[in-house]
Amino acid sequence: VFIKIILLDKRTEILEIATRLFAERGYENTPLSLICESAGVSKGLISHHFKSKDGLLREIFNQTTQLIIKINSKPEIELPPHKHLEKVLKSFFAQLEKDRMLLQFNLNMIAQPSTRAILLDLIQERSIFILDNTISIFDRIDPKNSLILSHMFIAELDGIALSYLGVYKDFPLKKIKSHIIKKYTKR
Amino acid sequence: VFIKIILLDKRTEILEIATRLFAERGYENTPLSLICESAGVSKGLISHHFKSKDGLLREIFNQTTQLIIKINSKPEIELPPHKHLEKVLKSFFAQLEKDRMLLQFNLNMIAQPSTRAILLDLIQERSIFILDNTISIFDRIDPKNSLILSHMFIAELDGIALSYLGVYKDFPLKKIKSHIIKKYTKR
Amino acid sequence: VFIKIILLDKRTEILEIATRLFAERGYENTPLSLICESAGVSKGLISHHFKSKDGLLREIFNQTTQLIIKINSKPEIELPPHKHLEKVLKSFFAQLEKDRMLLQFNLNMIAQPSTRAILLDLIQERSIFILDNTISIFDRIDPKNSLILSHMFIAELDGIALSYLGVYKDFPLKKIKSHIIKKYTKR
Amino acid sequence: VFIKIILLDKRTEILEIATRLFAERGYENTPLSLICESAGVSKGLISHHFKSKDGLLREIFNQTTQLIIKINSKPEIELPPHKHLEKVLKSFFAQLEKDRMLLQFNLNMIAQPSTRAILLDLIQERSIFILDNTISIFDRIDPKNSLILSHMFIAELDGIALSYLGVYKDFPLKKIKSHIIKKYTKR
DNA sequence: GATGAATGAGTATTCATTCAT
DNA sequence: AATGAATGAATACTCATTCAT
Repeated sequence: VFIKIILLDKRTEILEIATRLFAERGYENTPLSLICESAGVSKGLISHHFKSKDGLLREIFNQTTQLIIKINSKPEIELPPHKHLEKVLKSFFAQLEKDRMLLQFNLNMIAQPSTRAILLDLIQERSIFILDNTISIFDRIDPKNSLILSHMFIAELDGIALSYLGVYKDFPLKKIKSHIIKKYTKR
Repeated sequence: VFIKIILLDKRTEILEIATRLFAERGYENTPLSLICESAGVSKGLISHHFKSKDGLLREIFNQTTQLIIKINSKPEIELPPHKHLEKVLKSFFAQLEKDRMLLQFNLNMIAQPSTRAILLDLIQERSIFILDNTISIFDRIDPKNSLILSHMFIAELDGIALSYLGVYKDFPLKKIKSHIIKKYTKR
Repeated sequence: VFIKIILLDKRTEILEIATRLFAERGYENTPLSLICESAGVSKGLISHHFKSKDGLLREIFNQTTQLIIKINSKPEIELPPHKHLEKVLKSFFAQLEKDRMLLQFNLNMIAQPSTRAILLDLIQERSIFILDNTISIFDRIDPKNSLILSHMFIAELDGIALSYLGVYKDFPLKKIKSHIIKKYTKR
Repeated sequence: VFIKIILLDKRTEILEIATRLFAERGYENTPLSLICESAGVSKGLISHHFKSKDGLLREIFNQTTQLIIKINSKPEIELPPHKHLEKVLKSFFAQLEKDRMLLQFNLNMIAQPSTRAILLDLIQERSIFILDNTISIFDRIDPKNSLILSHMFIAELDGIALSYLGVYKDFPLKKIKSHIIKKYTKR
């Protein structure tokens, strides 16, 4: 019975496998046939559940957004802002080290014009949430400059992800981590 | 004679138009037929000049690298390091404002796994040059931390490009520019 | 009880909606999914009631044939033949004006090779009935030429339907109606 | 050299074979793969020459229209109108007997809603030409009723084609031919 | 250098049908 | 009687590449 339940949830399986393949190979370079083969399902099933390849991509992106929103909506206001930043940074670097896949996926989809067009509204929604969330932290540190500081904070993390995942083989991730944590938690 | 020169330089025209289209639409989403149509040349001519679509992409990427190397190889060592950084930053923001296209192109090609695979060696070559060049500046400011500082410097600029070009419609580019120039030139 | 009766008669609803869609869009261009959606039933139900898409088409066509047979089997022999023709013509033009749908459906299915193949025996059955019925009228007018006259009569009506429904936007239906009724009822 | 020239004209070959297949099987029931196989060409060549399946259909239909226009534009005004009608009728029946294919094709395309939609403007163009041409004949017989008589004339021929090609196996074509020629040429 | 007809593998999508519930 | 997940064959179309001229 237990096995049956797991095997039956083909919809979830498609989502997970497609996320990985899109991250590894890019959206346009991942044929649906490969997803189907990897997931052990038929081509028709993707149409049935997600309508189209674009629909599948949007579903994946949106699920991740909902997860991000859920995680960051926990009331951690009690934490002092520098502690809060430290927590955000640590979770970012942890993901970079252990689960490159999801960050790679996001980077791909946002940098690529064709996928950006498909996800336009969803990217807006997510990025605005992230900006607002970051601003709410910096508001408690330096309210006058919180917008600029937040944008810089986000840009730094994105840039680190790009350098680490896509450019520099020998990127000194650990040292960068210490450096940036020290920078944002001192005082 | 004049007309002849212009007409003969279809190779350059193909390169320029392809760069723009790859930047705007992404590599995989830009068929050669569209490039041919836009440039007013036949399909055979691209094969003739660049062998293949991959060859065309590599040619474009490499030309830009050579330009970067040429520009940055001028002996500006006489400049004090903070002035040198200021110059680099100003030229970066100028390009971001006036010629989004080329930065968009680079971002696309590096973030996308399939194009990264095609350009692997060329990306290595270019990024190592940029890193070395940046290190040579920070060596004169803080030799002990020059590697980390250089990586952070590059990551910040990449992240700003990503935020500005791909994510935040209302990205406060001017304010970020002042902020970051002040940060790297103070003292 | 009343609700039950209405809800239970999904079979009839499917038949009606499918007839309309086949007439408007053609058989091959009407997916079962569209019929299901329009009728608010599941895909499985069509299989259950009609076995297959072909079965559904045959059922519709056959129902109409049975209706034609039923209507024309009323003993109207008492009517003088010219009056009988007038009645047939008036009913034909009435349908053309008020219920294009069913004539459109018949025209489609008969003119299209693929549907003709599916309905071959049913088309034979119906067209022979119509021919025999028409002959029985002309037998009382001009027995020697009744076959030719009947074929001409049928061809004229079919041709009018084709011109009116499929070709000429400004087809002068009223005038054609007067013209043809006068032609067949004079003397 | 001669063989080479014939073999090279693959565009014409595609048009001829597609016409036959569309006539025999209907448009929607004729996959491009079958046309390619029959014509011995690759799938890509149809895209190259006709852009799409719809484009191929439109090209075929339009070519036939141009042929009809060309044939009927010869100045035969010298012929007395009844002789002209006789000529039109004889050519119609000759085509019906010897070259069913093209009439079948036209009937299919016009009766089928999906192909009618694709060909809408071309059908208009052709049918108006045919109507005008017919009216110009009847104008010399009975100017007051020429519109009605022309519509009836066209409808009769269409109806005969429908009955003969699609409905009645034992359609008495020869007798109908004599009957209708007598009817339109008497006096 | 330059053209464009021709290829053929590849891709997303459609859709009738089946079947467990 | 009724549902809808799942299938898989079929289909139109795309596109980089080749090659004769």
